[in-house]
Amino acid sequence: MSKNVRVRFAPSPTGPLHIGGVRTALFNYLFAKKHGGDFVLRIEDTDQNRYVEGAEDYIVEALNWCGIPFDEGPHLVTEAHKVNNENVASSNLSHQNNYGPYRQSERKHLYKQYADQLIVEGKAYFAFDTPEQLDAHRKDHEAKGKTFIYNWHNREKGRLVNSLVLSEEDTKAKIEAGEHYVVRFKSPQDETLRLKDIIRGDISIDTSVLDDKILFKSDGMPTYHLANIVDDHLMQISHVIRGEEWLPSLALHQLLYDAFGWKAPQFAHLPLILKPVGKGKLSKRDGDKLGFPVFPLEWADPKTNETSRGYKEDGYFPEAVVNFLAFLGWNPGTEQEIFSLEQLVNDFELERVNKAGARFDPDKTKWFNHHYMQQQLDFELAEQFKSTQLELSDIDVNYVALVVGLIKERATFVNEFWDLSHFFFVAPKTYDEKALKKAIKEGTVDLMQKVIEIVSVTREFTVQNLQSKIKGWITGNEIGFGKVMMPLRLALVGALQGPDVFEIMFLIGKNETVKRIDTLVSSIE
RNA sequence: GGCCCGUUCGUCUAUCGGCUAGGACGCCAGGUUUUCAUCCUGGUAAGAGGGGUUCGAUUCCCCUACGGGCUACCA
Repeated sequence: MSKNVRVRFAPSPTGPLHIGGVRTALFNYLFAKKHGGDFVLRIEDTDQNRYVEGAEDYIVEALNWCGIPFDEGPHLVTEAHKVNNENVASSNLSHQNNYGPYRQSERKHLYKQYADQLIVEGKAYFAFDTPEQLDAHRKDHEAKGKTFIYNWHNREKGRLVNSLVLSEEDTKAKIEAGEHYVVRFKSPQDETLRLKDIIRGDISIDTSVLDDKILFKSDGMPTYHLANIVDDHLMQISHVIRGEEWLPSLALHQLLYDAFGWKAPQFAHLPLILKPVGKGKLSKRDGDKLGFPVFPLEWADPKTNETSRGYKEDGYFPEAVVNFLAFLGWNPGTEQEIFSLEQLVNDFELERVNKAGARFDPDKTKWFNHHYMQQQLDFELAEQFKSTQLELSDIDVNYVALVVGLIKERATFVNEFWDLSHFFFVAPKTYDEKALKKAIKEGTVDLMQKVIEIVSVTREFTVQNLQSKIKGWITGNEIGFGKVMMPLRLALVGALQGPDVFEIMFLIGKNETVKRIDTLVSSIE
């Protein structure tokens, strides 16, 4: 049982889930499913000050939209999720509460005993220094060109107030008097720690440079470090897959596992996702500046009322988002780039994750979306199209689906459909001026009238029929295709673009075709 | 500043000592479409620099440079 792979995604609810967070969740999910393990969502809300209303729901909705639902976590599965993922949903329910609760704020009572245990064993100590005092120490050191580190250098020198310098009675008295204190980990001195990372290999670090990190805050809550280790142990997490920004904490975490006498999970630190241009990691501002989302779903900030765009609302398919996210830092080692979630689960390997940070490429995400667009059913796209385009509310969805079938290959997003297809639904109101000049020549009126004649007498109004009759007439009379096809297209579309003219004629029908040619003719005369 | 991690076409990346350095996005050109787009074909373009180790280094080691992360009673 404890041999099973169990991974967790542990975001803190401080805002909308960033696309990098989604990637971390995805890699956890892929690894878990590949090994038949469990994917746990744990909400790390130990910092009450940074809690943002709605952020937790957002995380759950985002994971569900991506199709990477968790097996265990704070929320019950949603209805929509149940329908789409019956297997996952049922496993979800069967595991529910085995290791819960899954919000650290609800596990608050668990942590103190572990901090106490370390104190009793001499592996941690009480510290009474106020934030102001520490700040003063830091500034003082900075002025001398030094860096202040709270550790073996100074913890027993007497300038810092902690249970290592205070007598047992004094310490007790301070605590009983209600003085604020924190619990600090007593980092060892002069030890070389050899750490292992699945992605990065061996990492060694000298413990002397480590500081005595706070494990337990004066507000009665644990810090990330303590809560994280305790929960991962209690939840029997086998692999910790997280962002590279946690790599510097790995030494402390390993030390904590050792201090408790627990077996540490295996670690894998994922490379960061970087800005498309410039320096640093991808941020919300980059999205605004370069015109792409950095969040899976739209997010309205409850405090500022600012809205951030989301991949979903921008018209991306979840399959496309998952696919491009998977390739940010991972590749299968073959030349295949299109992967369904199932294939990803099958082929994913942590060992094939890159070490270097990956620059985000908005163009490539579009390319993925274009690809997945072609895989969608015309009917489903038509329903989406209809629901976003007022002009289509009275139009039969089956007709819309036929139109979609003709134009989807030209589009990356559903929101481009109208520009590409309006002439299937509404006659052109104006004609493109350049196109008019190019298409209308002497004799055009006569030719168009002949086309009307041919169209009118065509009994079987099919693409094939129309094509053979009109093309036959053109070649038979040596007229020249451009002279007929260009004005004809202009009449139907209003510009020299769009799908095959015979397809258009067929779909809009005989009467509408005649009417549009007629309109063009009268506008010339 | 200190510590840690990284470095192949503009971008994402393949290569686990034998390389004429492969693919994809982007860009450019040609073809198809007598339109535009799609699509197809082709082209463009790379192992940061310097030392080693080796018959041979993109690949292994060291140094430098550059990039990134961390350095809170935030996660």
